[in-house]
Amino acid sequence: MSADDFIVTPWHVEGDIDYDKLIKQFGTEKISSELLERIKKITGEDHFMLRRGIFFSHRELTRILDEYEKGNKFFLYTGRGPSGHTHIGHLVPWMFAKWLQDKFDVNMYFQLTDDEKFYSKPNLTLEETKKFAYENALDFIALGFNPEKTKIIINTKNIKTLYPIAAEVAKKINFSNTKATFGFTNETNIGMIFYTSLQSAPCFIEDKPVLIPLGVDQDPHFRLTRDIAPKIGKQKPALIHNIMIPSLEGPGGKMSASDEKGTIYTTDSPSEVKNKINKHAFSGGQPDIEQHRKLGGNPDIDVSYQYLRIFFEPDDAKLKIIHEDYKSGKLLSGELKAILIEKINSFLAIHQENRKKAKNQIEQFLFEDK
RNA sequence: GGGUUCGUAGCCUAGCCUGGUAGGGCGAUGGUCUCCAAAACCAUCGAUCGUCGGUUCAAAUCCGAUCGGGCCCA
Repeated sequence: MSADDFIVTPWHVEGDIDYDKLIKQFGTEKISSELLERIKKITGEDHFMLRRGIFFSHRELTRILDEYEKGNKFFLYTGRGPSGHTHIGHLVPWMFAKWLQDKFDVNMYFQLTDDEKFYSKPNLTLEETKKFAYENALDFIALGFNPEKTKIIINTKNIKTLYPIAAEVAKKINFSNTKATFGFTNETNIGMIFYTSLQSAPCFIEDKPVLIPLGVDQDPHFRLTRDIAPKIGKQKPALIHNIMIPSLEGPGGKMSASDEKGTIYTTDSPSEVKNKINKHAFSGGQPDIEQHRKLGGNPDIDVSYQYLRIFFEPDDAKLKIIHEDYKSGKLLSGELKAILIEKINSFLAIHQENRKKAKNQIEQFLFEDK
């Protein structure tokens, strides 16, 4: 693989991703400065994740806004495959979704695909994926979604609601489509083959436009959904994509729930966070202190800086100072790490409190089949 | 239901034909180095070879059964 090559698929992310190229490759649209202005005008705020290009691409977001301005509300949908504990990378689209819900005052559906992870992970039992679904739901709720307008769908639990929609979808997708989209082969179990219709189902759960915030690697799932939507008399789902959150161990991968040391979990203790960052976070610093003072660090590849940019330092002024000081060599990598550790731990202290409370709130968030 | 193929440490895999109680790669862990991380170098941990039984002085290796995965056919 040469230096400018990269791979982005729902099951594998590798290389140094050129997001402009990816937009062309996937056929999505870049979030333009005009679109940013428009969102800012409607919401009265420009969210730092938009401003900084963490959310960088979309499909038909303009249509959603057109409808909204006409008085036609949309709804939000995102989800999670419960294959393990939640890590901070998962929180990015969820936090953004929470902001969207606040600003647009819309309904939100969160799908936990416990069946899919059971199908796709040879070693996971259905009991385990159900357990992780519960754990992941707590993290989702902890972010503060409106209980009146937010429903959590668990596939194995809410199949009664999902199935009739999935059946409509499934009839319009043939084996060739799924093979081309997901790389299915003759050894793929039939659960996986049917599954994509279940993942599409929440897009059509309300007869309104839907907007899906998600990691760009998950885009292919919804290309298929967009293709079949008109065939079943529904609107195509609109999407807004975030960049891949790098693993602690560096650019060239995304944070993965199965990579223990490269990943900060929402349940990590302060000392675990400190240890993981100090011991594993890839840095853009120089080999030794003398050179660092002289040459300065590279924030673009420094994972600690990137985490601050993507998630933990919403204040542009503060981020700018960190950027400048690191680049000039004034700030050492160890010191930068200390800033990040403090930020993560104060975030997690609150999050973990909310997560505990979520155990008592979960009932009101769970979708009830009619 | 028939056929075929595979099952060796967290993962990939050598060895099986020509029986003598496993070798490598990745990963993991520790150390040196570094303000950290990475890279590099050094070191360490880790497999009763799917299971049960048989043959044999001796089986991952041969035989039988069984369980599990894959594919083809019906």
